[in-house]
Amino acid sequence: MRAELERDAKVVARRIAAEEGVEGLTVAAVARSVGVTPPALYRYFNGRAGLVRAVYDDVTAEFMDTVARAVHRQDPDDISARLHAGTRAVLDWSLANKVEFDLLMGAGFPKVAASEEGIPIVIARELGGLFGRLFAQLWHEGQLTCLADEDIDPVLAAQLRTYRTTVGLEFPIGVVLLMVICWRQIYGLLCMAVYGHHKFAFEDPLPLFEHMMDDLLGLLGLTRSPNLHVA
Amino acid sequence: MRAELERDAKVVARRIAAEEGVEGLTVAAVARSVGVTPPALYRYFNGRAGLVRAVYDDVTAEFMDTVARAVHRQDPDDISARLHAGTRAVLDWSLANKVEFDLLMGAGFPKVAASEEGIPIVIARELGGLFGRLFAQLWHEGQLTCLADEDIDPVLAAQLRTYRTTVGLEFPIGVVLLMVICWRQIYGLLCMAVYGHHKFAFEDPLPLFEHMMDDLLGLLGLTRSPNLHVA
DNA sequence: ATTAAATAGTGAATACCATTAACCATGTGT
DNA sequence: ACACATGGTTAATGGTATTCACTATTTAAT
Repeated sequence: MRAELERDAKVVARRIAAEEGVEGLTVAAVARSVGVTPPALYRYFNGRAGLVRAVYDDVTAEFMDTVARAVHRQDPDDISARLHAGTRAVLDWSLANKVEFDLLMGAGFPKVAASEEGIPIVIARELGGLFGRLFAQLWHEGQLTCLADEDIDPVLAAQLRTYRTTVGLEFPIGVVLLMVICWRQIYGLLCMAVYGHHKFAFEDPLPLFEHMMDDLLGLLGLTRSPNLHVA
Repeated sequence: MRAELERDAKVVARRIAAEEGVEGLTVAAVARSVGVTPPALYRYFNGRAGLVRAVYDDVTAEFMDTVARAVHRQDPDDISARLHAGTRAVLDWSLANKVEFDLLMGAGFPKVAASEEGIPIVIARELGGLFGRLFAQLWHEGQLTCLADEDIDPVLAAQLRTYRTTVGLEFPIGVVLLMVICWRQIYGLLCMAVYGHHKFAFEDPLPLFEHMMDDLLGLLGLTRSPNLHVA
């Protein structure tokens, strides 16, 4: 009957988490906000952990949707624009949703992952898949120069193969390595921007971001697209 | 008289934080562990926030000491080894102290920084200074190829100058940019390793780390040192 | 040496929080 | 009409931070 209370509770939980931080996301506060007593929420969620998990799931879906939309807003043949816009969307979303970023990709992740089942791979697989399809296109166009299998350290190669299988990619591990190298830099920039270590100098992360994108696109044999459509 | 209780409380607080996470670091738990009632700790610390702050300060000192020792354990003239060992020490310490890493460089940082004064710059300045001295050596030896001032986007250039001033560096902003590029990659790898997003494939971060170091040393015109002494 | 004051603790009180258990409506299916 | 599942309630337990009033003890000053 009142499955709408579950929806209400989830949006309230999301709002509270965003405003107060995940540690401020409390069963009591949500109950107050939806006009019900705390124990009532135990019919819908598995206590506080369940609330956090619900927010996690919602946020994951929203994040992936946002990034995928940004990618698909570009010309399908303009891979440079697709990569650039997708990455930019990741940055923009993360800056606009710092608490949620921490939940998805920061310290929140191991905590959520530890409590419940079926978590650990979602973001990595979906996001890796989204960008992986772009790398696959590049690879089939023969634009990509990368290390040959035998030039990669065997232990690293095994890890790259595991990654490739789990995410469902279909190109040489040299290309997988390129992906990981790119992600490492993007992720570093994201964490710098979100956690704000260097905020004293790099309050606005965009200049560094654009410089990095030029770098990464160059690594992939691409140049900045003149037809970039950012939201 | 009993300034030793403050010391006791701090080491207990550090242990609890490391074992249970910062959210498990509670005034009551520390009080129990040092055999005193909770209000007693208010004579020494500013409540729970004060405890966290105390841990933060201790951990900062320990971290910097660990990294500095690793650097100074190398041949003073072998800058490659110094950079490599310092970076490796950062990785090792972070993996061995994940909770503390989050406090210093992750989501914990903005929270601690928001509460009290004089925080935000410590790590950035000291760590930046340590590595900055190595970059300065490289720069004076003329080994470094970097962008000229006028080839850097003006907004980015201004940010780099702010960074240089705050950290107290004395080389062109092109070299500062090199530092930031290196740090971005190291930091990305650290967060990947500590937060464990890609643990399903990259459980052991060392292969990626060593590959990255080769890359970064190459960027600085160096090669892997044959005389690397890791702890 | 006696006395005043600072130090370092306790206990009690307030106000949050999570979680469980027992209970009570209300509407649904038979 | 009756049994029952659904979705809420209140009450109870136990954990947390924090403040306040109080006390013992130590230190310092006259």
